[in-house]
Amino acid sequence: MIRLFIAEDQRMLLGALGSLLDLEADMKVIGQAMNGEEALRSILEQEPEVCLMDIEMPGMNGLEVAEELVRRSAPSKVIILTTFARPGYFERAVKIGVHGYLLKDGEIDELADAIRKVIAGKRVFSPELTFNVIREENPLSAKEQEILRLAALGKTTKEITSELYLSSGTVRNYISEIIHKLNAKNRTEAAGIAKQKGWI
Amino acid sequence: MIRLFIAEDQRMLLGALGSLLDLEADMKVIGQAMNGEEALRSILEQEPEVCLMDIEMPGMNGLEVAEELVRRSAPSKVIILTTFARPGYFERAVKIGVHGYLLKDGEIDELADAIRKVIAGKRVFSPELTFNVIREENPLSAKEQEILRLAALGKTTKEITSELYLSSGTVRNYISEIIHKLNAKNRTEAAGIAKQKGWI
DNA sequence: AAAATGAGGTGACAAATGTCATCTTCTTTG
DNA sequence: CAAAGAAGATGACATTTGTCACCTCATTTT
Repeated sequence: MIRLFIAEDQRMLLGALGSLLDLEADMKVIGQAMNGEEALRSILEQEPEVCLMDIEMPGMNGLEVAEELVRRSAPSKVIILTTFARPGYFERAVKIGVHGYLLKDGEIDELADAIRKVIAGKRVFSPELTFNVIREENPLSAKEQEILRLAALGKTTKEITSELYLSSGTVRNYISEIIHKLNAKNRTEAAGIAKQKGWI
Repeated sequence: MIRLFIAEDQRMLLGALGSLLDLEADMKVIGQAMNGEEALRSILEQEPEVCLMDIEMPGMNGLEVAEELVRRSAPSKVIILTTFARPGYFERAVKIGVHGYLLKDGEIDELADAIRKVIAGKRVFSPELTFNVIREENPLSAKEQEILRLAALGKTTKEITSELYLSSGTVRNYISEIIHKLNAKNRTEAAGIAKQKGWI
């Protein structure tokens, strides 16, 4: 019997996946969570064999949870299940070493198969990601990402300086460099591009 | 036997809901669609008793489909099923006369019940919408929304002027007013607030 | 030890943004 | 009809943003 955990913040999808997978003869859903923190806690405690993990959840996101699980050498294998085919997310997931990355735009039938494959030691990735998508490296450094994340929320240069303890000139230099790297014409457009690519 | 139709653009949720509802003894899913046009065509042809309808779909959206069904006096009853508790959507759905409006953040169990209630002639609405949620009117005029939508994409004042045939001063006045109305400190933050509230 | 690199900073400047008071035209409405 | 509103425009002004060249002070490399 494969013991499953599902972390997904949309209650209806969570419920639906849970019920359906529970119907599979060889699987049992032993836990569910609607946010990252709760997922992390429960997974560490219950040690399911496989976790289905959404990325965008309130609080801690799915990739952060996966990373933490690896860091603590939890025995559970993680399959990321998300709406987004963003290269940045995928790249990061692979780097973390997740066992699968599937899109919510796939058939549910493929899901049970994928879980069995992962249990058999294989890794499963949506073909959309491994083939079609041209791998675009995130060109932003960690600091640049942090600054752009704040700017994307509409924070002013001054607010960013006091949050990161940098001078205003430095923040402006960083933003100028970011705009240049992303080929944007101002911070707002840069934020849009980076979000869309999954870089922030 | 209740004959159901489901229109939902996220394949996995569509499949999951379909499978689950099909398991109900008194229901049968007779059709599915992943976009508005297809949904409209199939529903007119197959005349299901109840349609579950997502709002945000490629092409024609769910509210438009519902409106068209009413206009052509199709016998099928519509239950809107969406992620968004946006007052604007809800308002419009009620005006069209849909038989239900549920959020994807509700339990799946409630879904089958809701369908039976609708068949029994009742109307079902998420309590979040009718009670809890303080109806926040969109404070932005149509023009303001349009301008903010463009600004949110990172377009400069100059680009907005040439897209809307307004003088740059006027665009700046509009944005100033928008910022004031939304209690933001710049256009970027204003865009964030408006998006989050579903106002643009 | 000298050179290169990287994180952070300055100062100057031009351009874009936000704010306000005031003005012109239409369109509604009492 | 006169008054009151919209929608749009102007001009002036203070800030903010974006750009660029150049500086400082550690750490690494060589």
